[in-house]
Amino acid sequence: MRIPNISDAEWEIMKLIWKSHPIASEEIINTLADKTSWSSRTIKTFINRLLKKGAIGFEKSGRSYVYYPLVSEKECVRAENSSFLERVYDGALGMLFSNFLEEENLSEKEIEKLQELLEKKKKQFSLRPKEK
Amino acid sequence: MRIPNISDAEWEIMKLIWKSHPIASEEIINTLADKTSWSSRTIKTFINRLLKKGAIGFEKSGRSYVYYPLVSEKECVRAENSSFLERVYDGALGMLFSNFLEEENLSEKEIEKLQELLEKKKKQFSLRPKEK
DNA sequence: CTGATAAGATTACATTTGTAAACGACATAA
DNA sequence: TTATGTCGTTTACAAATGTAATCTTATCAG
Repeated sequence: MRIPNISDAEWEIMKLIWKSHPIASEEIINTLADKTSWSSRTIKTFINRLLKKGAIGFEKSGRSYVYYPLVSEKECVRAENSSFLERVYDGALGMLFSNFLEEENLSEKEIEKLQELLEKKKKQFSLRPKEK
Repeated sequence: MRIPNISDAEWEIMKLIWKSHPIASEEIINTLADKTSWSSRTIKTFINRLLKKGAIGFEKSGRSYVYYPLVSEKECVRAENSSFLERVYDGALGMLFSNFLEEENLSEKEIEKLQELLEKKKKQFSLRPKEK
């Protein structure tokens, strides 16, 4: 499964389709026209480009189409994570975390939640070296 | 200070200039030709585009130029962080951390380092509510 | 059934980006 | 002085991306 390159604007479309598929184009258009300043024609173009890229598929439903993803959100997020980490941080995960921690102004509560996450991660480590 | 949009390829140039400025074009070219498969002409184009964008400046030095950044790394990284967090995670920092933790396969040692980071962050919180 | 409307397909245009080649000028070496 | 090499500037081209308009066709409503 080849992960197509998804542009910034196209991410917005993909997120909606991942979240709400199968979804009719009318709904995509209504939702995103609200959220962004794109016209329906712009959104239709983005949809068609994603079709061409093989990122989404469709089924006819009356006069309209309903769309579904052909690539998993998980895989796309993973690819984007990697690309971002490499491009901005040369792969230095510690720096990424440190930077986000510094810049995004986490509340104390969010910090504690993250600590839980790390603790849980550590426990998984103890229980299973690596099963995957 | 307006942060210009820096393309993926241009990030590679900027990182080198931030790290080693002032730096001669010859050195930029030598370093990046090794690291990437770009030709010297390609690299020269990227340098010129960054000049046009106002991201870097230069000083003549003999027949060649030495370049320096006009925008701070910190600001550019911040902008890119925000953009990435919004685009892929709708601003959900917890999801971002959770995702990177899951996908990037941190060692136990790295987890502990992160825990230190969070602990330090928490302490800062206790000492100073907010001085900035 | 007919006409209108809307949905999808196609076309448009400008800018940005990736990857370079070509050109002009200056410095250096013979 | 001349020729060559190198450095920065300008030009080139294709694809990708952002933002749409226009066209065609099928469905739906009256």
